[in-house]
Amino acid sequence: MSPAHVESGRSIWDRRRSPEKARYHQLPPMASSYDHRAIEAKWQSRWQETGLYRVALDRVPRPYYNLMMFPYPSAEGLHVGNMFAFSGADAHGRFQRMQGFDVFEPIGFDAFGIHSENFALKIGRHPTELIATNVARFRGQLEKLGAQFDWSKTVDTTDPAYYRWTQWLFLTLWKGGFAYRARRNVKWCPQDLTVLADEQVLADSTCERCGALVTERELEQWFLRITAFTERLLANLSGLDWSESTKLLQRHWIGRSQGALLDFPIDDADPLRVFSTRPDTIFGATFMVLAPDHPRTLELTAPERLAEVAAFVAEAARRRIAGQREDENSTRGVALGRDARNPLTGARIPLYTAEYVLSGYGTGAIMAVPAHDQRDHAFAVQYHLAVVEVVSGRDGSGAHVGSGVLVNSAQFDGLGAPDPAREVITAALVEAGFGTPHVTYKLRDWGISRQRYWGPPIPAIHCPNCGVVPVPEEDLPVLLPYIEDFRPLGTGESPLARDPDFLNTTCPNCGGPAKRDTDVSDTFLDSSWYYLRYPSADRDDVPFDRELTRKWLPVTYYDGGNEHAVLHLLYSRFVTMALQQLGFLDFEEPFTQFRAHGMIVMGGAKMSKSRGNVVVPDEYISRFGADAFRLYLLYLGPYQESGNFIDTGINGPYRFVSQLLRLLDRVNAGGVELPESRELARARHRCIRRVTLDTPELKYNTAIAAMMIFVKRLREHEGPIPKVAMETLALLLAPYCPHLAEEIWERLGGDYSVHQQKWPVADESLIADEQVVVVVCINGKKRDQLVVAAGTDASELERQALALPRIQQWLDGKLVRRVVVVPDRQVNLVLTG
RNA sequence: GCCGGGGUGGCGUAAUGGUAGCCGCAGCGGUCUUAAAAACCGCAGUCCCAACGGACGUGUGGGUUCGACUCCCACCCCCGGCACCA
Repeated sequence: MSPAHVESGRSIWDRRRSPEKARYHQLPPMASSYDHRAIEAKWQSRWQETGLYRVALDRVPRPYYNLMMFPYPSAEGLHVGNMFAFSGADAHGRFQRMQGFDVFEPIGFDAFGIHSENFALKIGRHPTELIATNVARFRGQLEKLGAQFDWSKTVDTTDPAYYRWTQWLFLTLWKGGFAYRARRNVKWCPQDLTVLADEQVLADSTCERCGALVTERELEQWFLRITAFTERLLANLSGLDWSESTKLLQRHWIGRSQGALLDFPIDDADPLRVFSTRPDTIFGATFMVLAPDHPRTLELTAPERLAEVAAFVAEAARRRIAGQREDENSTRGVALGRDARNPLTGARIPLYTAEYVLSGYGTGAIMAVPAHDQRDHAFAVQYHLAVVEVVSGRDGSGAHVGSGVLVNSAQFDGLGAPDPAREVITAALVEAGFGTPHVTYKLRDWGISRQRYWGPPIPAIHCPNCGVVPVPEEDLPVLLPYIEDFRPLGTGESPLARDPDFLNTTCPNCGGPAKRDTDVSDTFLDSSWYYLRYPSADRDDVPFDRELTRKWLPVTYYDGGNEHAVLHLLYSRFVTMALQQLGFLDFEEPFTQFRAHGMIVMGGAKMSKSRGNVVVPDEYISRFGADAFRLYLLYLGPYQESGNFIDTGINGPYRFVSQLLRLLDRVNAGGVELPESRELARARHRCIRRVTLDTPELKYNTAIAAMMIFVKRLREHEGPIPKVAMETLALLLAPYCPHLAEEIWERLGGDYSVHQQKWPVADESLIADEQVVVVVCINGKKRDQLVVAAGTDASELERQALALPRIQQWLDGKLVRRVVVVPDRQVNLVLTG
């Protein structure tokens, strides 16, 4: 699922030798006393032996499904971004566990897909063996991180035991009416002779692998009818507890526009239908534009213009296929030589075809209102077409897109535009039989066919007699055959077409010879349902158990990156809705809560091989330990904000964890329990409060800062450390540094495991200060301060402030016009002059 | 172009409208050491001043307020998403 073509990072030790990069990577030698390797190994094996993170899914009373986006196991291993995300998600899960929830925290591998396949092609190894190696390496890395993963329930999308059910999902959607076949264009690289995913095409329409100009090719493909749920996908968003940024991205992607379909009469032809969100500007429609590939473009061309228009249409098609987008300032188009008529006035409106109108949106034709639309305006200027202002407020020569009052609009003059004029004119058009209110969306059906090798074969059979028939469920999985030469064929067919044993089969319907569909499905189909699989991962009789699903889903909390805000999360929502409608699920939204984490960047840039700033986490972990590394990542900045910066800062968290163990030596363990001083109690409860408030809000950085403050306070403390101080620290630290927290807890004599303890509660009555510093300002500038008992009343504060010698000097000869007192905070004296 | 999110010391960041810079990194000085590292203690926004102290300071310019990093208006820059979507 990870987007990531993350490439191999150079060793951080190599980089130390490179002077200009050294500032990111000055890793200090280790301190002596803290043996993180021993501590972390000890607890990881203890956790495993005792099954601490295995959840009895069918029995536990307070289920909490803590999900994080599963990684794509690249050849380079987990990168820092993965570690950051998993550390944050795990801290969340551990915190919830200590609130008393039974937290199920699974992880798996999203291992199919074009990235793996391309990488395998590049290095000349087979993806089957490559992925096995990568998964093993990922698993090792994940275990070292010390997250509370339940490894008894894991998934690997390339495992036939998993993709059997991905194929089942496809069949279920198909039978339920959510899958269909259609011809559509796919991106095609003429040099690599292969189909590309959209994201493999760069902004300049070149292939990301070879740089060739990408073209299009029309192929028959499978689509999933996500548009069946467009309105629901949009409407449900407002009720979901998701990061607002994520919801906004989905709203934009769905792209709802409300308007009307309008019919413009044409002499001696059927009317031309357009979609407009601004019917109120219809009196300003001075021309109309059809997309070059609109089905009626040639039909509506005057005979004497036909040759020129046909040539233009052909040229536009060539440019479109070649992926050559017009540059912004030029607006190519040509007149058709015929007119439509304004349905309200009968006025003639010339027809054009132009590339700026797209066939795929609305009706593929528009009424152009150059006075109030920038693109129409640009076209009008270029072809010297009339510009008629119909909404007041236009200044200068551009398009006025804003609001105003209707002018030049006959009986509608004076109405506010767009509203209420939009309603009124639409009603008039509807009344006259020229319009219908209408909503359009940008969302398109989901094409899932991939003419590639590394994915689950689509379980369909093409029979010359029966047509396209589904593979019977009992014949699943349709195994992906091991093909030595898995290079793309160059015909637009999948490499599977090379394998006659795979290709040739019999029709399950008539028993006659038939051929398998040789395409594989989109990797997003694999990940669209994996959260349903986890609780039932060990079941081979069903994709997901009904009871377990009822108990554990929808997912309580989902943590992931906003790079998947649209595709993965939208597809998952669609699949859930479809399965609900088909009676397989009792809910229609899969993720109750979703939080988007930020992105780790370095030197202001995304990590990438070309920038040479990819950091390999293993060396950090082996040198400083997973605990310090987790702490470091979460301490960098606010977890949910994009643009976290990574620097040399691991020293701080590493010192912090080392200091904890030294503090531990100062505890009077075993002997007399020390009473806690008022001062230490205050510091401790302040720390509890801060960490308790900040952790569930994902403000990990400030929670960690609060613990550092408390530790600093303890280090300054002379004499033995009260045991309760370290106990509290062990508990608060458990979500962040799970190994060290266990170690401290054990050495204090606590029962295994610290992760099964209850979270401490802050006592507010112990937190308040007895003495406070009250700042004395003159005209808002600090001039002196008072130290007084907390709660000293305003008049007393004012009296004391005015009595301060330094303040007296400032008052010299001036009149105090006003005094503003903020109790326990500030006294502000406002002087005249 | 449109839509988000951001601009605070050398760096990452922190601040219910009430002492801007907490916490940490890097840096500098010291203690310890034969030495170095580690550890520990201290200094540290900029400018002026010997010092006391003062002026300036949260992207820029305005505004509201006794008081603005915080609220309002306009603009600039960075990051991310979408992009002839009618």
